[in-house]
Amino acid sequence: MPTIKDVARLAGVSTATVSRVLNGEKVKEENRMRVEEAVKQLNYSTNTLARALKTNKTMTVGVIVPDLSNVFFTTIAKGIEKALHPYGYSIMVCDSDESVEGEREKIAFLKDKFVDGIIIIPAGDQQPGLKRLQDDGIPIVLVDRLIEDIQADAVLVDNTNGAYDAVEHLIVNGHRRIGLISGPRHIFVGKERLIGYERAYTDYQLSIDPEIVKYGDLHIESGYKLMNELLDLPSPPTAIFAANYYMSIGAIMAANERHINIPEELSFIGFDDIELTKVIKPPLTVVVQPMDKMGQAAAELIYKRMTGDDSGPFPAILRLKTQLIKRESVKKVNYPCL
Amino acid sequence: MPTIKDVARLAGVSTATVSRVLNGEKVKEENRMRVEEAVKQLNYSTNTLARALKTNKTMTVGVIVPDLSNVFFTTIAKGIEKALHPYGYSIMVCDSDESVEGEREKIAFLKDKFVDGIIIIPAGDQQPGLKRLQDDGIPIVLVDRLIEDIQADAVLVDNTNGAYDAVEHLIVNGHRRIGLISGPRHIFVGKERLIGYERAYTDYQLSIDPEIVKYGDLHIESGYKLMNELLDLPSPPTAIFAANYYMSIGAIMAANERHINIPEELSFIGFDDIELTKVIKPPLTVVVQPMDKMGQAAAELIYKRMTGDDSGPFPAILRLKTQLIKRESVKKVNYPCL
DNA sequence: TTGTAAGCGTTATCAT
DNA sequence: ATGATAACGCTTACAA
Repeated sequence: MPTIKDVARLAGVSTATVSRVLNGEKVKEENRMRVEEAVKQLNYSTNTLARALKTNKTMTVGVIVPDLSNVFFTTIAKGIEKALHPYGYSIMVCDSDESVEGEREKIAFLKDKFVDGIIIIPAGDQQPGLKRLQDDGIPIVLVDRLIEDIQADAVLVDNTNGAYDAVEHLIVNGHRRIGLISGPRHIFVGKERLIGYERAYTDYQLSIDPEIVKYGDLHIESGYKLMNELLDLPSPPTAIFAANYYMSIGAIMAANERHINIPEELSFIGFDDIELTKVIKPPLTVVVQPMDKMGQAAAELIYKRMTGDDSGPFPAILRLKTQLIKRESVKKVNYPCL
Repeated sequence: MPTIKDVARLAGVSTATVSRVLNGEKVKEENRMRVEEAVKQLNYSTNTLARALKTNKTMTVGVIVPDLSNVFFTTIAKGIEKALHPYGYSIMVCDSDESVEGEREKIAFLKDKFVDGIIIIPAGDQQPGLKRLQDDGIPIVLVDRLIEDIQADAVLVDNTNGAYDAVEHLIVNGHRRIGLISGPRHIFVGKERLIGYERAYTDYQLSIDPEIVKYGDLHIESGYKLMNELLDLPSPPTAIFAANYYMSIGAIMAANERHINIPEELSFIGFDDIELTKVIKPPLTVVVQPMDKMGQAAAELIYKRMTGDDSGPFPAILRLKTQLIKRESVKKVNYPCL
């Protein structure tokens, strides 16, 4: 591999001049030409390791996701990569294996690699490793959920109003008994979406039957199981809202299996618009999170910090809106009480 | 951040000695202790950049997948990571965006980062960038499919026999009219699985009706569409074999939508055992690829090459077996001709 | 066994 | 505007 010295020699200038050309500084036109020529001729490219050693910049940002085989997370990662690329930054994607410990490991790993910043979709609601990262002056952006005791920029989704919109839509369509397939009670997004559900009920002066509020673990199996539980109730809901993609899929599977006709016999609103929701019948009414935008926003935020732009408030907490896409899984019903 | 010099000073030895301790070379016991003590006290950790600059080893391998939001690929990536971790290697996952050009970019990127090896799930069947990589002496391992004009170690799946087993199982259960939802004709795995189908027909002295062999693009929508086409035929198949995970899902969706009872009215064999196949009813009989093992095998192979072990043949082509998992989506039928 | 010092490929300071 | 050179933090002959 040719080095900057080879280029300098061939171009008949010093390495300093070559470096200047390479970094777009002002150089006599003639010299610039000769250097560029030499670069091409030798097929030279900068040794990023040496540059990083000198500049303390790797032009790389680390991205930690809880599970590499979860489309929701990887889609966000793709969004980050797409947004960072134009700035010349690349990403290193890591899997924390849904554990705080795994997360700690990956943080250490990325620090070892001298990434210029870390975007993390937290696996739990604490992470001691992050504070140390901040002490080292490495910018951090949280995505999807907050972390206790940590002040950091974050890109969140307005989960509460997202859930609210769904439940409200159901209520407006005459439903009074709306089953909720929720995430874990102690988890950030689970909590927020639950609040949206409750708030809608409150605003319409309806009371909640705790029996039709179920808590799952965000995985398919869990949606499947809870849907069955709801349907087995002596007085089952007339509508279901599943507050996460995988649980939506599981729930739909359960309904299909029981030959329940949606929306004729049961109205349904799901979460997110990935893969499956494209083919499920009937076309599902869903609350969608702007995954691309989440990735993009996180990228912009960290870019700002990495380039030393400390304008604006710290921490900057972005709340992106969800969108309720109305399709064909909700039926209008008439309740005697209306 | 403390450097090796700080450690040397504190321990009262030279940097060379510190380096030796750090790299597990032989050092007087007392010195070792003092160095270790100093390391702990300063919370020192090696600057991997500096080390890599010197040694030309980053202890990182690049992994390029066609699509980060495809579970099949990311599961393999997870397998690679798990297997490489014990050796002290980490991975850098990249998304080629299912294009040869994107792949070329990522290869250049990884070369820039001086990864010690590259494991790639090719997006197409050529990639000029790889030959250059080999010329630079960077080990390459291909996963899932081969690349034209390139001699490289590879981990493949025995697609042909996998498909064969599925079709044979259907035949043995009395089916004579087996619809195939296949991948693109020009794509490696598509081709191989098609051959398996044909071979089974040949071996049982049956003839193939080209009308019930459909070619899709491996995505859900495609499975959905082709299933509908097959079912719309004047004389539809009595069984279907879908030769890829996403197309299997799409196909099942289509069947569900038409309220076709599997296996009573239609037998079905799908591909791979991820996410959905866990909840679909009835439990699906599937051909499963050993994704974990694929990742692991690729990791072992590249590790061997990275550590200069050139024993064994080159290129080493591993063919992993699939497994036919029999569940409840195939019904025995009786054909008059039997 | 240990220390000295050169060198990995850059960038950046300081003269010129 | 350019060049010489020290420095980034480490490894590794070579010498002691």
